[in-house]
Amino acid sequence: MMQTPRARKEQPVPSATVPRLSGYLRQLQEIQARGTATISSRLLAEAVGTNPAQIRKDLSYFGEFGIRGVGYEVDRLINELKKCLGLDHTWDTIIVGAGKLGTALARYRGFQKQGFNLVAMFDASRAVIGKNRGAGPVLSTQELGKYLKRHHVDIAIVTTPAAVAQTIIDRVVAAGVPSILNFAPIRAHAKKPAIVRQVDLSTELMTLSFYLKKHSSH
Amino acid sequence: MMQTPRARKEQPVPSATVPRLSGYLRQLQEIQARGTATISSRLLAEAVGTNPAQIRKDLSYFGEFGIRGVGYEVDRLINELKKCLGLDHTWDTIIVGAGKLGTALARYRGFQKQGFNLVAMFDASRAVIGKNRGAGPVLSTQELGKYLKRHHVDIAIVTTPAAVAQTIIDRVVAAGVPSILNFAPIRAHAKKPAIVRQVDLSTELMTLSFYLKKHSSH
DNA sequence: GTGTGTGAAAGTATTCACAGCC
DNA sequence: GGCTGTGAATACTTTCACACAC
Repeated sequence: MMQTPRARKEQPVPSATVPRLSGYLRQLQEIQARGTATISSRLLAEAVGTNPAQIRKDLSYFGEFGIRGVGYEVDRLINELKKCLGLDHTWDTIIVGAGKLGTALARYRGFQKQGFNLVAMFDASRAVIGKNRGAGPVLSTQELGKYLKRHHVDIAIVTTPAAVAQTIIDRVVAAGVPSILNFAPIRAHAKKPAIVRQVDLSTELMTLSFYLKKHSSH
Repeated sequence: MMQTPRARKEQPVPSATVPRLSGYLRQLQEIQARGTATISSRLLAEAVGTNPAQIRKDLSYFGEFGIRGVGYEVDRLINELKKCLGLDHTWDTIIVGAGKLGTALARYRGFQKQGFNLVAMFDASRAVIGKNRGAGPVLSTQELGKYLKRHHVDIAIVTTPAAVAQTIIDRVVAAGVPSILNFAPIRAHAKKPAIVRQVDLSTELMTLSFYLKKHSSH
């Protein structure tokens, strides 16, 4: 039987907290690599560029991981953060679109290292199907439905051209894949309750443009 | 002399509004392509997946672009949004790192189309220098300083390996480039007042992982 | 003394709801 | 009647400041 270490007020995790945890984890892994055993919220805050109270508050949604008067044990906090983020097991991931971008993502090291298990890649182009782009032979997009019937997939990364991205997302979600990371420049939507995140170059560039306009004398 | 059309209370633009404007612009361009002349905040909200009041409030920070009882004229609103976002002129952009990711970005069409003028690419690898990766011959990273002395650059997109990214960012910022779009998985910092934005695959995947953990029965 | 964990306060962002204009 | 523009209300986030544990 699981023991409850202490009565904690169960509060919902603010959505702004979640991406920050990933930043904390990265810094802690660097700190760990440098051989530091213990770190205070003040020093960690300095490393990630935030303030100490933010870190303590973020962590407090998940438990009490520190020692008063001392700080956080680095190894322990890394493990706790991994658990918080669901990185204590692996997630089966596919990439749809094996062009330059899809291939770049497939070859990215940190990927497998953090528990994302790239199990297959798909592409519509004859020229690419069968070639190895980082995860064994690329399969045809036509086989996507068949593949998803036979294999469990947690995350689909979509790096197709914009024109086909929504169709792909519909098919993948209909087949039961619960989450999508979309790089195509479309406002993706899913009827079924799937988690969709958007990575959008245009938006990033336009945001820079907005702040450039204000700071420059153009 | 500029005429002030009406006294508007000058309010600071919330930082959450800016990336949304880019989404509105994209949808409006699709709506325009379909030949629609006028659109209400309700229909636009449906298209981008938000609520009408959000759109009206966001636009209100910049002016009064609509007609009561009617809606917004699509052509007009597109132009106004472009002005708001600083897309009424072009921004000179370089890409540092001409690997798969850098090349994918360079070949992305929407790039030039929205006023981002890719003027040069840089890479450290002998195998790539001199080749065309989408913006004429790739230059050596060693020439970066020299290049920036002679040419004006508004935006540097960094797609180098993590190990060298911070050094590149330091050099580019020191040379006076006012904004950075960083794809390397590091928490980039700049002393000089530069605008830095981070695009981070790890963080996106970990955020999905967090919500997957909650929704799934793993 | 030092540094966490957390209610309370301050600051932002979103949504409501309605006056005013077409 | 329909829809915008916006102050006011609500919801969410961050920061403060201090009791408490080491």
